Amino acid sequence: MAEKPSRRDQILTAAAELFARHGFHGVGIDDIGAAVGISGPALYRHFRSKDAMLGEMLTSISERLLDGGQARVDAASSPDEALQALIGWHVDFALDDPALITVQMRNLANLTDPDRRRVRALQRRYVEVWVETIRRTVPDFDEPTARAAAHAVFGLINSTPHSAHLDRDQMAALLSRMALASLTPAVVTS
Amino acid sequence: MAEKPSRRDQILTAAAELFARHGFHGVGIDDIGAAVGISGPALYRHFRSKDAMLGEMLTSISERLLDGGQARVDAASSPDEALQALIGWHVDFALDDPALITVQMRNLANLTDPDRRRVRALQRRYVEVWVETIRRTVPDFDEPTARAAAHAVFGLINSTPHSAHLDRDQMAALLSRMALASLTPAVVTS
DNA sequence: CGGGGAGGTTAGCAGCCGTTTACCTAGTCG
DNA sequence: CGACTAGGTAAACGGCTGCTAACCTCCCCG
Repeated sequence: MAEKPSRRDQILTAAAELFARHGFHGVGIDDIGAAVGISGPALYRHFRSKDAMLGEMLTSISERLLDGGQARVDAASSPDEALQALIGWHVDFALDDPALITVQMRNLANLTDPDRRRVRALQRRYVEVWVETIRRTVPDFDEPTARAAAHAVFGLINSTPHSAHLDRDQMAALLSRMALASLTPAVVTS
Repeated sequence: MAEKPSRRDQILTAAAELFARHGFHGVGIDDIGAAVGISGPALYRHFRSKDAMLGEMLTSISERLLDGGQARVDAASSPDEALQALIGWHVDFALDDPALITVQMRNLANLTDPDRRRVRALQRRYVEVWVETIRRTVPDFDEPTARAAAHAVFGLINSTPHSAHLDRDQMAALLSRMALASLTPAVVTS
């Protein structure tokens, strides 16, 4: 038996694509329906509301990001290895799911208040994983600096949806190298 | 006589702030009016439509970015100097006008078709300035790679609105160093 | 002094869009 | 076989929102 993408998931991926391209408010219920072959209000058999779709989309991506990142760090046997694993993880994610990454970056503001709190909390924890990993390999970064650097690296890696000129592997290599280099400036400058 | 921020400009900066925070469709005409002390439809004395505000906002920022970048490159006396000047220019811009940078990154899709074409053209020219400058200092990047690297650096620098934990000067120094380091990975690795 | 334009105001319309409702099928299972 | 459920449809409603209309007031200038 093949893995069946359970309709809900079909809808979520289609909606993610549309949200990424046109923005949350720029996409109508009917558009989402049309994208999966059903039309309009049929979506309410699967989701309580349009907001609920965005909510589920963003909480699930935030959880995956956090869990995967944490796992990679835990599996590493040295700080340098941990940082490289973390970078690789985020790069893979951004390259494999550009729509989700885009939605997560741009549409936090469109969440319901409770959903936003949940997502924010997960994101904070993910950032914290990065901050700790960075500080272990770049000891001269204090905590606020490491946090700012982490956000900068996210921006660097998440830029991938805007430049699809390279093939996947080249892009992954480029982004990983740039991200790593951006985090180790003091090491080589005399 | 002091420089008077001509109402139109007041409106544009207020609107930029709101668009950055809530997204184009998430902001009502009345919200923008309220932000400058007048209410609602009075805006139509200054702009033809809400779309026109976004259009003017984005074309003007794209022009400023391009002109300033080109000027900095022209004034430089060596490729390395040009790259550093370009980075410094973009960093300053992002730090001084975080709202505009955010709107430009996120709300391209909400433009009218002709406006979008104009803005896209300007952005392409700006990217081209970066690509040429990068390729002069990093000769082993081919053109598609340099373009992808440029977008990655934009993402890195434009991340600044999401992390205001550092003061302006520290942030500028951090972002400049990271950007420069991310673009010169091959130089130091043996 | 008197009239015209610049820049406000409020009231109201028109259209879009998320959501609800009522109804219709297929399967499934006791 | 009969009934319940999962999943779909089309129609209608209601609120929000961009924009227009009609009107009002300064202020400037001949």
